[in-house]
Amino acid sequence: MSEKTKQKLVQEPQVEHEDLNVLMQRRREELEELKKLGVEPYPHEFNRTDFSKESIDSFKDDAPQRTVMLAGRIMSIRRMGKASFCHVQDSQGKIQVYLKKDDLGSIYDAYKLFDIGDIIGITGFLFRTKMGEVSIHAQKLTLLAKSLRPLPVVKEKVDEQGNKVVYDPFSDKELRYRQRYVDLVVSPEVREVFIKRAKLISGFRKFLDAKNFLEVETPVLQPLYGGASARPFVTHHNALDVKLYLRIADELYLKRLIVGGYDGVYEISKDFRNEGMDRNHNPEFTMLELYVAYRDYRWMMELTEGMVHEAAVAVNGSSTISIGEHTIDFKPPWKRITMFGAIKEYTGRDLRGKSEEDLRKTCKELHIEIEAAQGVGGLIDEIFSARVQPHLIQPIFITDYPVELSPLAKKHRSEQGLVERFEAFANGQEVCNAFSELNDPLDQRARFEEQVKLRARGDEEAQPLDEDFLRALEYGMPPTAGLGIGIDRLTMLLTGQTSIRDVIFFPQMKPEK
RNA sequence: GAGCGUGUAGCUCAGUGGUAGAGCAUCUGCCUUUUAAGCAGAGGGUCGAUGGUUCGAUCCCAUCCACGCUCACCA
Repeated sequence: MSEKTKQKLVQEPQVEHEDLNVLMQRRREELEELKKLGVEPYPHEFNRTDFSKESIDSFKDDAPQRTVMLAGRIMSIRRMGKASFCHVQDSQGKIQVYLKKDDLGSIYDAYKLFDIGDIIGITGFLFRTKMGEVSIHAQKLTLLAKSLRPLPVVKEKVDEQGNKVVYDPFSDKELRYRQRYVDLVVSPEVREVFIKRAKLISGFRKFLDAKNFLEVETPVLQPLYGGASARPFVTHHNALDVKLYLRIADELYLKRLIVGGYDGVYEISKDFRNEGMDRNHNPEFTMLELYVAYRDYRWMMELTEGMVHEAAVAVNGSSTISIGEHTIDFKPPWKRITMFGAIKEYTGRDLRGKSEEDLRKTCKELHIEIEAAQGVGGLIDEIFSARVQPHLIQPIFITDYPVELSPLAKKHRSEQGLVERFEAFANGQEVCNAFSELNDPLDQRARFEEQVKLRARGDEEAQPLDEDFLRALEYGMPPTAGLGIGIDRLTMLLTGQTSIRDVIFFPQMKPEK
């Protein structure tokens, strides 16, 4: 490092200090004053024994005085000279603290330098104020972490009807996503969404573990990607000097594990797709994939409805969820209908056996815009997406898809041109995708070759041929049922969020500045 | 990728061709059961960035940046 560079590094913090706004300068000054008063601004621990909500809920007016020790962040302060109230927030919520100079002595002077955002420990006894709020009468106050940056102050009030009214919520979406830590501090409902997300995932795990499926991990960095139609992220391994792809799906590796002899495997993990971003797409997202040997897609439908139902109950405590004017009930059994059956039900047209020309005519009659390149399968899918999917409010399985759309699914046992595949829909959105897995290695090779042709024609999302996967199938894979569930979108559905960014802690953003 | 919109104090937002305002937050004073605490006073801004028009731009114009919404693409 050059002398010049060294100097620059040394000077940088001071330069930064001069750039601070008055609020942050003030807090740094307070920090120094606190140190002068002998207050350690960043102690190592605090042995709390109590939490806000538990303390409030357990309070009884006629019971003997109870001392509690809890810790949290100051969210509001109301000073009245020689006494003060503040609200302290911990993981369970907020509790009011009453601080009196007579009881606290010299630390009360230090407390004058405390701010909204500081993290403190409180020891005191529970009581009810004149206004009726269960609070802590502080006997001891400990600073646990001095905050140097002002937090957005969100004020709230309970109106006559008992509804909580929030004033000036922290609402700038860009700031909320970029500084999610702030969003989480000031918005309990945001914290709640992510708690529900965790409950969904742990609900799935419990369900699958109870059935003795093995949770596994497969490579994120892959020499060849596959298992879905999407463009991958590309990276490079220096030591091997090879190109690697970030996985777009887990499918092909998990099926290799079924070949290896496990009866059931699942993986909950991030996939990466190098595509556009919108309210339903984030470049990295979480999938559950599950494969079970000796089962088919009909068996998988039963498992799916049972698993999603249990997870919905785990998340919301109920099998139903209200979205807009709809109440969606995940209780099994879910309705089942074939894709052609559903199209007939909602358009009155039977598309079975129709030629590409017929289908184009139908699209025109139904005022559905299509592209020249689309084949029979693509056209059927367009009609389904436009005329059927929006009507699928209650959970429903749509079964038996055109073979062209599903290069990894097994051909239907009785219907020509179809595969044994189902997708579940709810609230007009896809919930999962599953099929009887293709285990005929020769058929799989032919399907891959179709994909290679599409690729040669410029379809960047067509799947590359995976010779090692074919080798695995050639050793023999038992009949297998497979399932994929997008965790982010299911979380959206179960928490009533309309953007994927509201169910991902740190959604992808362009870099700042 | 296209259209529309937004960007002003820490946060939420007004506003104007003559270099800016409110509420909360902050600071000072008063206040020992307050709660959107209150009362009195004060400080705080590169008005997203860069160009242009103009005597003068935060405002008008252009470009760029970031974000949002809708659509397209995409499962």
